[in-house]
Amino acid sequence: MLETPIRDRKAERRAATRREILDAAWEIARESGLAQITLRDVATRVGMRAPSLYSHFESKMAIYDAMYGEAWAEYDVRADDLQRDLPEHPRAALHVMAGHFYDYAIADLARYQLMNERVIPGFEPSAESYAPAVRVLERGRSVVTALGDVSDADFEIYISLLGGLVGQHFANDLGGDRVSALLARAVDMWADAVGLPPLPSPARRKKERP
Amino acid sequence: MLETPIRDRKAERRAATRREILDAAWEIARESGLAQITLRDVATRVGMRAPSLYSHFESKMAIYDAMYGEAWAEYDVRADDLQRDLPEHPRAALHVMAGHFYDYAIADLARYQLMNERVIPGFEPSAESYAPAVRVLERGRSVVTALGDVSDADFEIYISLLGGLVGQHFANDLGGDRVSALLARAVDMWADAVGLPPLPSPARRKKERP
DNA sequence: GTCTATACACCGATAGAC
DNA sequence: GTCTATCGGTGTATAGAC
Repeated sequence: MLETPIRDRKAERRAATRREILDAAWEIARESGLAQITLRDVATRVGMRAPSLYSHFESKMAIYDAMYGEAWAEYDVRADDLQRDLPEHPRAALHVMAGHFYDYAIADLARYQLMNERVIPGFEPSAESYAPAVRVLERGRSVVTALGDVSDADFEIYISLLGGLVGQHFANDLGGDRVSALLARAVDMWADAVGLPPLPSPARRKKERP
Repeated sequence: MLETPIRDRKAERRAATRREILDAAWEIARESGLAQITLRDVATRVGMRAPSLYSHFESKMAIYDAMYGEAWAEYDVRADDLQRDLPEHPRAALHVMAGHFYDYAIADLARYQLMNERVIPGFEPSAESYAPAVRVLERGRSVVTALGDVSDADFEIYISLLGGLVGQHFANDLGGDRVSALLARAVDMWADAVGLPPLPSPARRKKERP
């Protein structure tokens, strides 16, 4: 595939235009909010008239759908990278994964809202765009449950806990790090409850290598 | 005030009309979603034309604002009632309060979204409507922290946990009770972490009264 | 004061010329 | 593929009838 001698220049150009449209949409979402995206605004930013966008996307919802899909696909790649380089200690690995999710979430409000909240009335991801989200969740489930004797129910509580903290951040502490400071404590609560062994304390670590 | 001999019939009629408008708005929200409220639809249901609504509310946002305010005011009253009739055992009281919040939340998706999520682009409650929400939160904080040696940080984790579970319910289990089954377990995780004494077990209760 | 009629600016979407 | 023109919808503003 990669070494096909004849490049499909038309397809390349089409893909590039799609990319430009999506980039413009993300830009508007970050500047003014997810719901503030209008076809006229997107079109202006890419040098078109609004109806021309319909040559590249079926509808405005299709643009949201593509954004949803690529946001989850990007997190899928990052989570996959992270998984191959996790601390051996179960609780340490959990903290790294939780922090990774939290940081990705709060880095971009619009992106998080699109991925996890229902801020666009009537938007529902297509099966195709939903697939990477399912992949992320299922890998998360298998990794977390493998950390110890973790039930599916406890995994759902873990997910809820992270989602709740992110929600708390966006609701009351936008731009601050007050909620971020709660994350480690909350994760430890959960880890204690499901019986993950405690981290070796710094004091003991000192003693271990004198 | 209450025994004023001359009733203000005009003010009564005005208040009644306002009530009708809000009821119609709630009705639409429950039927079709919070964002599906249109002035024309509301007006039709109360037998008016859309612009006539401006005689009773400054804008559509003012309608959302009144709805937000009365939803929190209603919960404020209910939480106040509940507080006067709480079990003595701290952990039992916590379970009752958490269940009460969870039940109120999932009973009405539109109401919960208006109260706690950002589904209406650009909506921000006025200071007046926000007041009961603050009252609820602050009383919750004082009651929960008084259950034991609970820090403000741990109270925020408690809030996040409840919010996360409700979010999980709406995202994946609308109409089901799968997430509801996680609530008690999650609350116990938190209660263990902050050091609330365990409930007397059923076995011990049996022994205590032979 | 309360409501209607009319209008405006904006939205997503479609039809059809080029 | 991109354009112009246009449609039905929205929230909102205002003039004027009663």
